[in-house]
Amino acid sequence: MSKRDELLSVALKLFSEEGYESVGVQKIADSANVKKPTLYHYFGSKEGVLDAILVEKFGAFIEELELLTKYKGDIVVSLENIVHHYMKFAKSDPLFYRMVLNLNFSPEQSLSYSYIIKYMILQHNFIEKMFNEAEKQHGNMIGRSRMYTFTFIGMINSAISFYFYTKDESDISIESARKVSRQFMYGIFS
Amino acid sequence: MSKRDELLSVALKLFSEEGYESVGVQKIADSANVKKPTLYHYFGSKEGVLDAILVEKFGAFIEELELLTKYKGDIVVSLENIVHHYMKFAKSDPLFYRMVLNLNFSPEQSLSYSYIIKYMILQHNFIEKMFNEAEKQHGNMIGRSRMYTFTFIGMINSAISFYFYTKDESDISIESARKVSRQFMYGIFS
Amino acid sequence: MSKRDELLSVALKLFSEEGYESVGVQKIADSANVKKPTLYHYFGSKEGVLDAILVEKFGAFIEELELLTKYKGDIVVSLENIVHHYMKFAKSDPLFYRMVLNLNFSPEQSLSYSYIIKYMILQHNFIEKMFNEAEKQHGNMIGRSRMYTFTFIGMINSAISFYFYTKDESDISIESARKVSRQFMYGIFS
Amino acid sequence: MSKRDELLSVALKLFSEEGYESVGVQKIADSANVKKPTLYHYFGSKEGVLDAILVEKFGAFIEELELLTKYKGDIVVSLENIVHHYMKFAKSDPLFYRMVLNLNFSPEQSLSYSYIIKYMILQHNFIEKMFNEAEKQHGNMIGRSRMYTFTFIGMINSAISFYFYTKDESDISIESARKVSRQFMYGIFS
DNA sequence: TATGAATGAGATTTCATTCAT
DNA sequence: GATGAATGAAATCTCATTCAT
Repeated sequence: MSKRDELLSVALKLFSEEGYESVGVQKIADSANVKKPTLYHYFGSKEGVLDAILVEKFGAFIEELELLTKYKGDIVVSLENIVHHYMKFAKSDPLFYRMVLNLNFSPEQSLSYSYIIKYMILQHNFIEKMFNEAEKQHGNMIGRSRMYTFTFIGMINSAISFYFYTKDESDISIESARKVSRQFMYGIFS
Repeated sequence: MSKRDELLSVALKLFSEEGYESVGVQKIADSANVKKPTLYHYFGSKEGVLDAILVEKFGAFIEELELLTKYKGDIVVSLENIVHHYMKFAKSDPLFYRMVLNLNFSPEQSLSYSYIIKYMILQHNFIEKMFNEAEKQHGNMIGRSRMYTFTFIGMINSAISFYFYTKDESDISIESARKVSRQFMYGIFS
Repeated sequence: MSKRDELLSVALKLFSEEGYESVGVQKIADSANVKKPTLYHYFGSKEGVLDAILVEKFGAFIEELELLTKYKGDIVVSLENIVHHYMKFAKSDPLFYRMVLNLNFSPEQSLSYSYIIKYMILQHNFIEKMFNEAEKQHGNMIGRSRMYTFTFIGMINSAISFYFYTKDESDISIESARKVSRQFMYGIFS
Repeated sequence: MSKRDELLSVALKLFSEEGYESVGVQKIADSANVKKPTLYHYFGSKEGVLDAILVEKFGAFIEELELLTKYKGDIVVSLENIVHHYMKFAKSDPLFYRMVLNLNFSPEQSLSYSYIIKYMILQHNFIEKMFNEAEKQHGNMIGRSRMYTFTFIGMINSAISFYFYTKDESDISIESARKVSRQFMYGIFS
């Protein structure tokens, strides 16, 4: 692995396990067996390291999320696919997803939060747009797209947090995804 | 307000808005118009400040939660009351609840997490015990108390996060509490 | 024991075991189960505590040293008595004597040293005066009183240090005192 | 002089003159015209500065002491050489030797003491081993190696302390070394 | 006689960062 | 591409001390 990749890899691990604010660049450099100026050579700053991680890891995920949120007439199927997309992602890169969850709940005025917010907004926008499309066909959804988006993502993250807790893969299976999306739909249609 | 209370008050505000790790004792002392040794006189350490906040704020909430989670035969009513208890608490002290949410999603190896964990465990234990009682009357719940506890609290926190986002009090009304608990029940009985 | 005496007692113990500079007034107060202002009420300052200890402990010792150093014609007997006087003192109050040894070897510009120096000068003066008297009867001692004083006290302290190391009381017996004084005399007459 | 050497040099001077505990890293850095992080870059901690001084200064001295304490049949000659070795060392680096004397008389539970103790043990071991060898040829020495070691070093340090007091180089001449060792021998054979 | 409350000054150590090589 | 050296600023915490009660 190149030194750059090594740095990104250990930084992700440390950020995920100890928190972005708590990890110093010295520790990252030490763990990657390089010196601090090398880290600055590649990333320019500690922020730069986090940015690089987010760009690299979030790219494909969000691209596919965009596709999945194109409304194709069946909201139930769409939701299921989206939940499953998140679950697969969390399973394939749990360190990263844990870090994202952590950043996502950082105080709004914290540095941590400012790094993650644009990616969260992207996700919200795609999903909210989908709910907006669906509104046209489901009268009882009107005017609630934002709330749906918010609680839908909340439910997904609850499920993923539970998987992180149990480490039982059945908690993020297709079956589980179906369950989560159906529970969510009940909140809408009841 | 006494200097001690002033310190706790501004510390809560700062921790909540900027994060425990990001706030220095100097800033807390400055904001409370006292000098650093005064802070150490009262709390012994930065950690001590957080502990004092948690003790003071969580006390009554958790005591009442213990009462509400005594199973009285109707799980639906219990859930509704619990959701409403959380919502009222978040509404009455949003700064504190925001901080708790933040700490709760801190990395498990972080200092922040170690401060909050015992309070979260208390809550989980009370609620899980309640689900265990309910299991005896609801065959389809058997063996899932832990999962229910986890996702139930997850749903509550999603709802509260949404309220923090909208600041619309109808999102944490009794009506809203009923909705959340019913949506959760659907996940169980479907 | 009065609080004042309790303070002096624990302060001596702490100074002796950990060093004057390393012990804080907080620790002294805690160990004596009083609060800091009480310490300041009695002694005015940390220095004041040390001064009080030195006054109380050194008083009788130096008074008797003055008597013992009055030259009475037999330098050998005088030396033996003086050595024994030191040894008894070190045995009866080892904590204090350890502290004195420590202060005695403090850097000359340190605070510690400035507290002890006047007592050491007193001792040196008494002993040097005695050697000066003896010079008149022993031609080969002329002009060396200061050196004798210095190395004599040095030998005594070496012997006492060894006793502190072995904790074997035979190392500070009359017999041992005689040995030390005779070894010293050999250095003069050889 | 490199900044590292400058730091060691001024630190030695300050430790020697004012005491290890009394000197702050700020003062060391200021005196060496560097900033504090530079000090930490080189030595990691205040303790690390002291360690570096001890390693650098004690190395050659103790190596040669090891040679000199190899018993070669004539204890009188050995002792004389050892005394002279110490005296030369104290003369060539009085700042360091003063600091060593000071640390050596620190309270056993103090930090200061813990830094010096291993070097003192090394010296004691070499000298005690020599006395053990000599025992075989001198019946009256049997079982007293440890005491001899202790008082021998005590006498040397008394002589050196006197030299520091007079600053008269004749007090640490070869002649003086012979005198000290003969006085010590008298304590053994009398 | 005793103390709760408060502090100015300073302690050691770490932060992210830069620059010349 | 990589690093040794250096730093301004800030971190948490402790120091001896004072004052009103």
